[in-house]
Amino acid sequence: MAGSPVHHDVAACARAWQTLRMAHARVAERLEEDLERECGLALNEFDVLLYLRSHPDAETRISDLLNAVTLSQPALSRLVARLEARGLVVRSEAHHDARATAVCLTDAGAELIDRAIEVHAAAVHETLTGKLSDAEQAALLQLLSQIGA
Amino acid sequence: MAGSPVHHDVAACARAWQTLRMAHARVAERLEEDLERECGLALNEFDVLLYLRSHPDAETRISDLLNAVTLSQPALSRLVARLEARGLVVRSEAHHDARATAVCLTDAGAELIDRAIEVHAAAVHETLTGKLSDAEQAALLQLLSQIGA
DNA sequence: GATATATACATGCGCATGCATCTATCAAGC
DNA sequence: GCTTGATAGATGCATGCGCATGTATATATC
Repeated sequence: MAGSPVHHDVAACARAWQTLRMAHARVAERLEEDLERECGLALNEFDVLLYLRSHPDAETRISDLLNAVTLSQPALSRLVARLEARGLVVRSEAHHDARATAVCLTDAGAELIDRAIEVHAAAVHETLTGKLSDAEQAALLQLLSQIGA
Repeated sequence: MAGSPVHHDVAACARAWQTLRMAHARVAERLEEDLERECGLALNEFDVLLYLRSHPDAETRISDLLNAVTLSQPALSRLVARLEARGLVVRSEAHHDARATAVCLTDAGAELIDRAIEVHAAAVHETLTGKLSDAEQAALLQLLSQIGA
């Protein structure tokens, strides 16, 4: 402790981060397992389909999806290509911009994401919300929001 | 809400998970950036070096490290190989088991992890613990522990 | 309206990961 | 001592990612 110029309690920092990491990992692992097993979807794929499901009327472009996913643009391009190859979405030219690509859910994609939403909620409930009272949930959300803000 | 057999408030589940995910992402992103930039280390590599630093006397085997990292055994084998190629650790035969590989920090590795620990703590402090009062930190840890348990 | 720059997306490439499998060694049972 | 099964770790292979770059289109400047 002596030599270093600043030291905001290294041990406390490590502990806080480990705890957050562990909690996140628990939920994420279960969620990814369930989505993969039940729907053959990765988390990022789920996010993309969910975004499309939530914006049924708007013309969704790759760049719109980019805001909904923590992913690089090339990675997103390929992800959409994979979804298209599976028949879950279709790509087409955007209306007023020939550079852009419009992405649209197919019927099969809509069906799948609806099932996936149920799977998602069940997994989150069992690993996260189900372990906390309503008051605890509210408190946790409040605290996490301060960090994520 | 009507048709589905069970429904533990899909919206609340989604919100809770998104918040946890966002908070985790904020900290992780910053942490990964700093460790990479300052020390050239990925998070998993940091974890391995930290474990070795924390167990200086014991003979550490690949299988021991496996418990300290969220990584498959093959991935860990390769990670250790990369660290060895960079001169941060050395692999040698374990004492009483010719199947096992003992992994040991080099001086360069020890120096690097010591710097990395500082970087780590600073990043976590700025993105996590620094944003909360002591009481809030305690409350957060308590809640997250319930999830991670 | 021709040139220059910015934007939207796709592709080449290298890297880290996981799964399945392989090799080498240990431990038991006979 | 030899066979059988378990264990430690390494390697082949396929997948998804990010970075750098390429191509096509749009927009701004002259």
